[in-house]
Amino acid sequence: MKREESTNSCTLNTAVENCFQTLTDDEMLLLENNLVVVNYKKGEILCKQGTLASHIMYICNGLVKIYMESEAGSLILKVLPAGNLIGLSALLDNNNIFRYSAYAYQDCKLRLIDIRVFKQLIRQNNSFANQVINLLCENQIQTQTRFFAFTQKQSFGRIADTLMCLSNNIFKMDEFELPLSRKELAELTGLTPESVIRILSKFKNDRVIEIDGKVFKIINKKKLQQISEYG
Amino acid sequence: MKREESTNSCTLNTAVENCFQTLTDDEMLLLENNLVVVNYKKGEILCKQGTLASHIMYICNGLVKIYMESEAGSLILKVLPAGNLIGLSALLDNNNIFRYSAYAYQDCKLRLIDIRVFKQLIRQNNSFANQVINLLCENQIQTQTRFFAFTQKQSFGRIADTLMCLSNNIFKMDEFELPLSRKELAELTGLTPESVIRILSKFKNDRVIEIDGKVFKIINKKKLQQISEYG
DNA sequence: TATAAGACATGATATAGATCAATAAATATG
DNA sequence: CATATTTATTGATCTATATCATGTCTTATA
Repeated sequence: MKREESTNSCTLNTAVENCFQTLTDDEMLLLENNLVVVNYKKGEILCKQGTLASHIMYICNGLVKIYMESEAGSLILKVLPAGNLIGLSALLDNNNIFRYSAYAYQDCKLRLIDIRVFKQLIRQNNSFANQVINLLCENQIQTQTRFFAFTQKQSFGRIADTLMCLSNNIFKMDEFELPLSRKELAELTGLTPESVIRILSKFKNDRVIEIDGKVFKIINKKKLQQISEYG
Repeated sequence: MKREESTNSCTLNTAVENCFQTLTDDEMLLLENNLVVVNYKKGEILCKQGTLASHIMYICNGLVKIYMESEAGSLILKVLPAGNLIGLSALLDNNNIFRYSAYAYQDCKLRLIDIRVFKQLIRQNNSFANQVINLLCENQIQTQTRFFAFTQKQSFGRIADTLMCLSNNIFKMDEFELPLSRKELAELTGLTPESVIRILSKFKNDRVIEIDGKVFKIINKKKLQQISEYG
């Protein structure tokens, strides 16, 4: 009997690749004619929460954070590598507003797709619309699962979960250089920077991970997984 | 200049009503021929997290909780009154699984729409697909906003927020009988039942609300709003 | 290269909210 | 109707994590 899937906070979208494959040659041409490729430098803002979304953005390469902000503080909703879309929830009719901001962790190349063209494609190509629905479902499930994990896990579990996620889904390696500050790790886990540092030190002392500045190496994945589930 | 919208956790879906209006007479007939109307009694489970979703459910009347559960505990994702759909995120192709459970707070009448028919309608009617996309966007924004509010507000703010939401969006009255136990109020706010009780008592003493068992009355809405924002 | 500014680290302390314990009230059940 | 069971409430205590303080290390900048 299959073991119940653990409550982790990280599931990447599988449907993006299928999305554009549904387009006809004509539609592909329409798309190409209505997109701009823009290079962003590390540290630049890609879109700002609350502003009008004139484009849906596709990440060709680079690493991006999606986050919500208020006077009180920020929450990083997700970290997105190449191959993902930014701004889908701005498709909402009569309300094309970015509900979050995006920031480039690394130099990024983005395709900015005119949102009107994106909507037109949804209206004229059912398979495309269906794939967009798939994407939105995945996003929804991901956000919910992450939200649930947040309410169930405490600090150690959240950090472990986050490290597992970064390793498995973003970098796909046990060793990786993480372009997030400790403060940002805090915003990703809902903790304070001090707490993050203490927990990372604990993991290091317990020989679960190795850390050298921004380079993380997971040396006891099983243990980390346990902490993520029961810590 | 318009004041920035506050970080509350409650936005109801406006698009459901538009959704089925897009269907042609033939499609409406197809829908009618492939749905069952089922009455559920108060306390019954409408769908169970992890099970195959054979239907999308429309709430004709009653009040429903949508929640995620694990051995560790539960989180109420939202409370849905009549006019809403349950199970949209199960539309994901090749993965028609309910990602949450649903429970009837009151006697409910639901229309169970065969998920294959629902998907067929998405494929054959672009306007319908577009409205489903709108719905999914709204859900996504709602979940994100609630998640963000959870990470920013502490106990008093969360309870105030929840009461405002129930009053404004669910019952649309300042006085309402709430069919949730204190334990469920805890699962809705991510606190313990004891904390919920203490905070409600505080609100009562401060003459912000009146409580008599399950009947709540908001007597100082402005104050409650303030607590929700800055508490 | 010096100096400033930010990031990282660690210890001491404070506190919000959980946990535990003990009734009381409400609801269910034989 | 009496008894059992669940739910609500209140108080005492504990603890996870935030906050505050201080110092070092690293990176930017003049």
